[in-house]
Amino acid sequence: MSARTSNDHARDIPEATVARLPVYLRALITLAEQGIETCSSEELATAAGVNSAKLRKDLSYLGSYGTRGVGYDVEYLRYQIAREIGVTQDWPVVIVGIGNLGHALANYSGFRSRGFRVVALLDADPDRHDEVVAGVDVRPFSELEAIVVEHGVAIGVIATPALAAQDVADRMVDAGITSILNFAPTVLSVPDGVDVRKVDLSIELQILAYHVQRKAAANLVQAEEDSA
Amino acid sequence: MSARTSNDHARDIPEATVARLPVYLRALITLAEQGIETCSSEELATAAGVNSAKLRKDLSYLGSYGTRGVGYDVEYLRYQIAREIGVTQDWPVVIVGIGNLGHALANYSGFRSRGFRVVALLDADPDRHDEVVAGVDVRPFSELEAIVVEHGVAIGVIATPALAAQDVADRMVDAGITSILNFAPTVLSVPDGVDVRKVDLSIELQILAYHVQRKAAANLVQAEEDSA
DNA sequence: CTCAGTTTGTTCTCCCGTTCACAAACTCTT
DNA sequence: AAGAGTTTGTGAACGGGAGAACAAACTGAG
Repeated sequence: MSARTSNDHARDIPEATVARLPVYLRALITLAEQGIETCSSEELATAAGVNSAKLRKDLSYLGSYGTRGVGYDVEYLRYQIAREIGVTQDWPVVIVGIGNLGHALANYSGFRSRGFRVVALLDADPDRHDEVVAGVDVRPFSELEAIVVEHGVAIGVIATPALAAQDVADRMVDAGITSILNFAPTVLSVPDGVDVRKVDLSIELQILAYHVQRKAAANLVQAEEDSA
Repeated sequence: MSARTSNDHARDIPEATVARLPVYLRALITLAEQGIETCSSEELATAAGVNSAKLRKDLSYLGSYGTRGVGYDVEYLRYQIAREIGVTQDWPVVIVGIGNLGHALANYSGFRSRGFRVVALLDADPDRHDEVVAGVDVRPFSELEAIVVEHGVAIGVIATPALAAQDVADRMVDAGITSILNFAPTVLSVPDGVDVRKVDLSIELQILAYHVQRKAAANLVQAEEDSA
């Protein structure tokens, strides 16, 4: 196993870099669609909305895929990033909670096009069972374990009300899911080794509200100073 | 104006802290609903899913609202954080793009309960106009300026397809909106002074996928070492 | 009043991430 | 072939946030 560090790249890509790789990937796909075959770090950085130095440093964690004096081959870099993230393969996903948000997620085309396949929609409400959303049957939540095992699901999405979310998460973990994307407005507690990412709409709005208020206060002070 | 720094708190709350304040606020609301009147930093930190030292440091940016040897008064701290974020007042919001996601957002109760009021739903598609979603009429996108001015809207939500998002953002900025929550999978460019927060579902999934892949690779290596 | 026990607010240190700046490496022209 | 012009990859400096640890400040018992 001593050969691993020399053969493989060092496997400690910083979290901040991991979070940006999908952005670079999307930018590269857009460039490729425009027929662009080569780009500099400056161009790609602009397309991704980041600093070019940061982009180069991020890419350097993956390896040395550019050519000095030339730039990056769009297709090649696109493949390398996709491979690094793992989106060259197919990821089965279950969504629990088929309310408004669950519907929106099930119908979201961005999942399928990035290699994520919704294999099941689960809901505790019997009235929703056998409804078909985005071509997938809604099944009882009790079938979670069976579906996870059958399809080898590693990623679960929680789109339930806040009160149900922790129970759902517990069941997911028991079933063998190791990564959870949580849209419910609650803090989940999970064992070590399970990743949780949360998307919280009202928190995002509150952060914006804080900044609006700040800007308003700053303007007020400015006006007072002007009149003084 | 020299009295301002002594009277006011220092107005440079770190961004990381601002992002956590809404989480603390939610935890406090939950505690209050349970009839709990006082809590220690340790208890609140657990409820919010953070380290207690970090919580105390975060709160110290707002002022000194606790009592040593006792803890925090839940109601009082709740109010202070709400005031600091600005959610004691009412924030009018416009949502542009009434697809699946737009519907889900319009119906999301977490907005209204946090002081965010959806004053308009806008869509470019004439077929959707005069549809009523969550009690609000869907109006033509062209009415954006008028609505922003009429209601004093400072926050806009973009839930359109990626291709339309930049145009929508430009129009929002022209109309006077200074904060944008973007759900479209694209990088927005806006002038200085305009805040953009993005929520990108497929990026979140890709980040999870990376970690799943990493864990799988680590397990593989472990198995090899065990068999050696 | 005093002392033991508790909990906050803050200082200090460490670490991660960002950015600058430049050497290394490539292309292209002459 | 050599030199001018580009662009990458990375070493080093810098800034901000996380966490440990402790002094300050409160409560309550005796």
